[in-house]
Order: sequence, then structure tokens, then C-alpha cells
Amino acid sequence: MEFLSQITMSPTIQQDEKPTRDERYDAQRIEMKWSDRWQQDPALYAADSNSTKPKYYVLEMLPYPSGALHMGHVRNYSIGDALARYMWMNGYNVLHPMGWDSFGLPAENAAIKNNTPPRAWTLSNIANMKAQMKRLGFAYDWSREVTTCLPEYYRWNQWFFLKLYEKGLAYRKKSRVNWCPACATVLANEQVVGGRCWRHEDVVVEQRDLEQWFLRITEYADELLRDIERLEGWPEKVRTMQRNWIGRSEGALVDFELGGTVGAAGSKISVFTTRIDTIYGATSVQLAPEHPMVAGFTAKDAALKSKVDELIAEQRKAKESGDIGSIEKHGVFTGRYARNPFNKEAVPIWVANYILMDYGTGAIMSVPAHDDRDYDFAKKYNIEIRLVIVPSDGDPEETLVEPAIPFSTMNGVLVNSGPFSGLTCEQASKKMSEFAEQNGFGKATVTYRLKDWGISRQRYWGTPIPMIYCEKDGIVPVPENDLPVLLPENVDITLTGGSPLLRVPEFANTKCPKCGGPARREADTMDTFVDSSWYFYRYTDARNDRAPFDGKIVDYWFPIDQYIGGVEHAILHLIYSRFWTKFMRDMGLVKNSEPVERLFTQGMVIKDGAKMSKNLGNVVTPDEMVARYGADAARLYSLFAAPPDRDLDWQDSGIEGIQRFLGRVYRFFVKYAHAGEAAGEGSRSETLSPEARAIQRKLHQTIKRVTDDFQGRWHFNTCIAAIMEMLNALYAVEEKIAQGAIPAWLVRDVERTLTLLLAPFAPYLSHELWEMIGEKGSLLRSTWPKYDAALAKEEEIEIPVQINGKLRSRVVVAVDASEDQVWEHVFADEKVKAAMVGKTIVKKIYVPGKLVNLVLR
RNA sequence: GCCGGGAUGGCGAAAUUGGCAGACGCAGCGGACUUAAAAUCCGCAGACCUCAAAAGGGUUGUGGGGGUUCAAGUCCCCCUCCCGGCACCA
Repeated sequence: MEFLSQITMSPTIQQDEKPTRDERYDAQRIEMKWSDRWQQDPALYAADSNSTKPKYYVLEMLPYPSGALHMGHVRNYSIGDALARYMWMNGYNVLHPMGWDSFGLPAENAAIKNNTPPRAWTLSNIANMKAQMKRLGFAYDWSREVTTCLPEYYRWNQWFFLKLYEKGLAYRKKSRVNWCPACATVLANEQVVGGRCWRHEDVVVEQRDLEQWFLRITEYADELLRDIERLEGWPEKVRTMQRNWIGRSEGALVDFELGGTVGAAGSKISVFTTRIDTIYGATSVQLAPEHPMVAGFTAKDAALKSKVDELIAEQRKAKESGDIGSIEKHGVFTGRYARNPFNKEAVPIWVANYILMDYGTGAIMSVPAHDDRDYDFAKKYNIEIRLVIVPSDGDPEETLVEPAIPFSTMNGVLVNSGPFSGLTCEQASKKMSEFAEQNGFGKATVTYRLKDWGISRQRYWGTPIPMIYCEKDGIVPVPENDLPVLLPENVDITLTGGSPLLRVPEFANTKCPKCGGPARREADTMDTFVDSSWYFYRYTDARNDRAPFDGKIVDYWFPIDQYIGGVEHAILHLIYSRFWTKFMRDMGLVKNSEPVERLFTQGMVIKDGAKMSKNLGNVVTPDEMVARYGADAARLYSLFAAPPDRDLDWQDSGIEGIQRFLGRVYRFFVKYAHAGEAAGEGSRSETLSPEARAIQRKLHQTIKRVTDDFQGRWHFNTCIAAIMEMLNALYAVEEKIAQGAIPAWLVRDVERTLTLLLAPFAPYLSHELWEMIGEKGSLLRSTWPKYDAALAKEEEIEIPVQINGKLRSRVVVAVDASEDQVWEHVFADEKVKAAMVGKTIVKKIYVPGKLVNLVLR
């Protein structure tokens, strides 16, 4: 009975009868063995802030603890981990930390859905994901783990906020939020679906103005822009995106006075223009529908008001669906006129849906002759089109306004522009700005698209903003000694009506630090981008309880040598982080002006042509991949399937090929690892057989290919292909190896080097191999192999022979053959001879080492 | 609409500077091993045509059209489609 039950319970024993247990590549067995060993040595991946070695700080963007890792994470961390291991093997003191961006909306959503407290939900997600990371074998220094939702971390958010407030970089102003009347609460943009509440499909979301906290990032707009030039290790596309995001434009403010009846909202309209030189062509003024002056116009004009409301709705809808750029232009004439200060002419005032309130002044002067958008609008509403610029090199007589002469033309000359006619655009821009300033109706100015950073969130799961409101003393900051302002637990966040903390009396009711009288705490929490703006500084000194970090330690580790993450963070996270660094520098906390030296943005992981998502049901989880193929295979495949900067199309069959490759490696070592061990060093001076020499050459070529990619463009897919080629070359001469015809020392060299080359990509297997070849020291601290150019060099090369640009033959020549020798071979070639019959040579092209081409006629 | 990135065999891809298009891998086909299958090892393989067959040879081929060049996936001009980002930036 017992015998039978053993059989049925261990079906693998039967399979194992043929190949012995150790000949099969059993990823689970190998990975569990090494995983156990690594757990027992927590100092294995520890960074040393007092080391004399050169430092290297490699960082992957910290994840939000959503519950489980996805393949995008695996890819991101496989890239970073390969680099970290490579740098360790190159003798660097590597800092490779990990943490959790653990405040934020999903925890609250989960709380509402499943009635789990955000804190418990978040911490259990972290535990799960940390276990997944460990199983995948990522080499993190867990002693520096940062969890942003814990008071040890967020107290420093509060501390920084107080500093920002002290410096005048934090201020309050009214700002618009989405408000669901049914929930009676504020909604994030994400919770607004098609203009309606995510929980109430039939409820239209309203806008409300609330007093909120802002950080004056615009104070640094110019420096943020200028320093982009220094970020040479960043992808060009990210730099371009940031430049455009900051959006500096030089132009002028010009005041148009209102004519006729003057509304209570003010008597002049200030417009921003980058082309003041076209102002004589301005035939209308256009206001954003939400421009404050418009409210004055519509107050007593119900018909106008309903038209304007329509424009507002159109604009909001377009913004939401993301195609504000292609909005169909609509507008309404207000019945009022404004005076162009240059020619004193009265022009009609319109309200238009393509004018944005949050850029410039929310008002423009419309010059239909020289701007396509203004042209379209003028055509539609029959507004006058007046030509004021003609190309300096064209015939003015022929220049009719049909269609608009592009606004961007700077190489033009002004016409119909009073005293400014005849000037070039450039001259006129300068003179006209000066003229406006002298006469008090305008000035040259610089406008940024970048807006101040609103950080108030009317939510529970975030860092409480450390401010107190006292009836007597007004806004009073929480004294530093009273930090942290703890986020209360057991808060019912399903209740309605603004910020959840407002409804927690123990939290909201407090005493004024100044007068001791009754006061109310700020109940809003901070945007989670605050957490991620400086977390990477905390890693350098993660357990400091007296300061966010020690400046000296930061000075050792910063800037981050390599930051790796998704391109979706190219703007917000990376610009806030840059701002935070500059603010900390101005506080004297850090010395560097930029946090990140080199940035790498990886592509998305795609399955069946679409981004992996639960909705599409095309999610592949790391857990199932690890269970079926092992962590090494999952990691290696995520690097092999595509270059890391491109999107990756996940194919389950692809990972099987990788597993097969790992098995091939393993079996080779099982068969031949001992030969090398027994042979010792042997006599390296012996002359190698052609086969042995070929293996040696291939080995050095492989080292070069892998090393070059780490130094250069990180196309790990081709590195891994190179290692596969090396292995194929070994199997091709397997018989010789088995016979001992390849010197044992060379086999051992190959095996040792192959193990080192695999170490950054497949840590589990490479550790196992390292042990199999009898190496005792730490693989991670061993030395990256160097290639020998002389050994990598080919002896003979094949030169393609083209005739009239078409491949006709090939000749084999010595690698150092002279041009004459090559031609000698070419002309001796039968196919070349045949092709030359009856033809004359027009041209001979010789590209050393590459090809030859004969042009015949 | 604007900005950015792409398009290469049945599939994922390679070709780093204008120089043999398709490395490496998947799927496929054939062979060896096996009673058989799996696993493994070896080999074939862009498409079309030609040759009785094989070897060989030819034509064609990197989204489409034009151009530059002895030579173009790569450079220039025009166009189509796909992906990502966006803020009509005045």
C-alpha cells in the first residue's frame, strides 16, 4: 500500500528514470535553492555609503502597490537589475533600492468597494508584491525600503511643505474641482466618465471653486527649461516633451480698451500675443468663454448667456475627450467693441470655444490674414480679413489673403501698419512692444504654459497638509515639533460631503498654536506626486528620524546615475522631481541641481496587439510565468523579446524558447563542467586546433557584444542572441569536446565566461552554474570578463562580390589582405570571369573588409 | 489639428557609420534517437521562377510612389496606415 501511494503521489519519479534528475533543467529546484540562500544573507545587496569604491545609483520607478506585479513591472525591474548586477561585477558600490508609492486613490476605491481599510489593503498588497519581487530574484537593498504611506516618510512631506510655505512657495488660491452632487463629494478626473460620475451614470458632474494649496513651480520655470539642455543622458523625446510642457513663449501684452457701455468687470481687455507685429491686422478680440469679463456681459443678457454656456460645454467636452485640438470652432458676438490702441479702431468682441482661459490672459486679438485658426473663424462669421504682412521676397501685388499667409512667417515686411509699415516683422515686434510700453497700454513679456502645481486633494488616503485655521490668527502652520500630523485611522470614507478628514472631529478640531484658541485643521491631503518627487533621496538615508536625509550621504550618492521607468512619467513626475531638487538645493539641503543623470524610458508590454488589461482579458501574470517557466526565463524573455525601449509583444510560445535555451545551457554544464575542473589550468601555450580556435574566437566576440551593449544602447535582445550563438557553437563541436579534442582549460574558460555573461540576466541559473564549475567566491562580486581583441579577430573573411550592384559571387581572403590581393581573388573567380565576357570595366569599388563592386558595361 | 515614435518572412525581431536584407528565437518541415510519444541532438526554411531531381541559376523583396548613388531597410521629396502624447499656445 505504501509503495503504491508513493508512486501515485510522485509521478515525476517515473519521468526521471531516463535522464537523471540532475540532467533535467528544473528551474523550480534551482531557484528555490538559491532563493533560500539569498534570504539568509540580507547584506548581499546592501549599498555602503562609506565605500571607497566608485558609486553607482541605479533606480527603477517605484510601483504603486496595486496588489500584484504585472509584466510591465517585470520588464522594468529586469532592466534595472541587469544593470545593477553588471555594475557590481564591474567593481562599483551599487545602490539599488525599492519602495512603494503607497498613498492614492485606488486604496480608497478598494475601501469603498470591499470595505477594507486603505491602510490594511495597502500594506497587504505591499507584502504580496515584495514576495513576488523576491521570487523574481531582484537584487534590492531592502534595508532601505521606503513606504510613502507611513508616518516615518510622510512626516517629511509635511516638513517640506512648511519650508515651502516659509519661502513663499506654497500659497492658497481658488481652484476648480469636479463635484458630484449625488455623492456630494469631489471627484478626481479619473472618476469622471464622459462628464458623469463614475458611481452615478446619470449624474452630470459639476464644477466648484475651492480654496486650495499651490506650489509655485513657475518660479523655477526658466531654470527648469534651461537645464533641459544639460540632461544629455535623457531621451531626446522626453526633453522635447518637457520643453513643450514648460512652453516658454516671448510676446507682448496689449490692452484693448472697451468702447461704448462699460461692464462692471473692468474697462480693458488685456491680450497676449506672440505676434504684436500683426496688430494692425487685428479685426476682432476673442475671449475664452470662462473669461471673467464675459460674466459681466451675460449678466443682463439671457440669450448671450445661453450661447456662452453652450461654448463652455463644448470646450469642456472636447478637453475631456482629448480632442480639444480639433474642436469645431464656434463663437458668439457680444455686441461690444474694444479699441485697438495702435490704430484706435473699434473691433468687435467675440467669445469663442477655442480660446482657453488658463493660457496667457484668456483673451487674444484675432488676425485672420496671418493665422489659420483666426482665418477659419473669420471666414465662418464674416469678419474682416486684413493683410498686414507680405513676404519680403515676393511680389506684394500678388499677395492676396487667400488663404492666410502663415502666421509663423517671420521673414516678412509690414504693410497697412501706419508708421510701422515697411519694417521687417522682427524689427516691428521690438518697436511696437516699446511703443506700447511708452504709451502705457502694453509691454513685452514672457509667458509660460507651465502652471503652478495644485497639491490639495479632498481625499483621505494621503499626507495631511500641516496647516491650521484660527478665527483670530488666520492661517497658522503646524509647528515643526508637532510633526507628524498623523492621518487618523478608522475613518469612514464612504460618507459624503467634501474632504473625509473634515468629518473626523478628533482630527479637525484642534488648538491654535499661536493663541491656543479653538481652531480647525486643514482637512485636505497632498497630491501623491509630492511623495514621488523626493523619495529617491530618502533611499540614501532611509531610517533617519531627525531629517529627511543627511546631506553628506546624499552628496555621495547623487545624482542618480541611471533612472528607469515608463515613458508615461516623462512629464509630470519628472518635472515635479526636478523642481523639488532645485527647491531643496536653494534650501541648502542638497548640492546637485538635477536629480537624474541618465534616464531610460522603456516600452509598454503588449499582448495580442493591445495593452494588457483586465478588461481585455489578455493579462499574463508573473506568478504563472514563474510557476511554469521559472523566474530566470520570465526575466530573460522580457529582455529578449524586443529592445527595451520599444513596445514588447508578449507571446507565451516565446518564453518556452527561452526556457529551452536555459535548459541547453544547464545540460552542457552538467555534461562538461567536470572536464575543466579536473584539467586545471593545463598548458595554455599549446597551439589550438581550428575548432578550438574558433570557439575561443567566438567567446571573445561574445564578450565584446554583451559588454558593448551595456556600455551603449542596451539592446539586451541582441546580447542574449549573442550568448545563444556562443552556446550553439559549443554544441556544434560537442563531439570534439566529449573526445577531449578541445583543451579542457578552454572549455572551462568558456563555461566560466558564459556564466558571468549570463549573471545579469539569469541570476538563479548563473549562480547554480558558478557552483557547478567549482567557483567558491560570490558571483556578484567577481569580475566582468574582458575581451581580447587579438583573440576575437577573424583570420579569413568572405568578401561579397557585386557586379553592377548585384551580388554575384563571394571570395575568401585573409583578413589583412591588401586591395590588390582582393582584386586578384576577384578576377580569378569563375563567375566574375563569366560575367565580364564582352564587357568593359567602368568602375571598381573596394570597401575594405566589406565588399567589392564592379561596374561593367 | 499639432508633436513624438513606428511599419522588415507565418510570428517576435536583427542589420550600431549608405555596403551580403532576415542574425537570434517562436511556429513549421525533414532526419537521428525511441516499440511509440515526449524530451533531446542535427538539418531545411522570404516569395516566385527555372532545372526530371538535386546542386546550381535567375527574378523579386524592408507600408506605397518618386529621387540621389556603383550601391538605399538606412539619405531626400510626396503619400498611406498604426501606436503614444497633447495644451488650437495666440
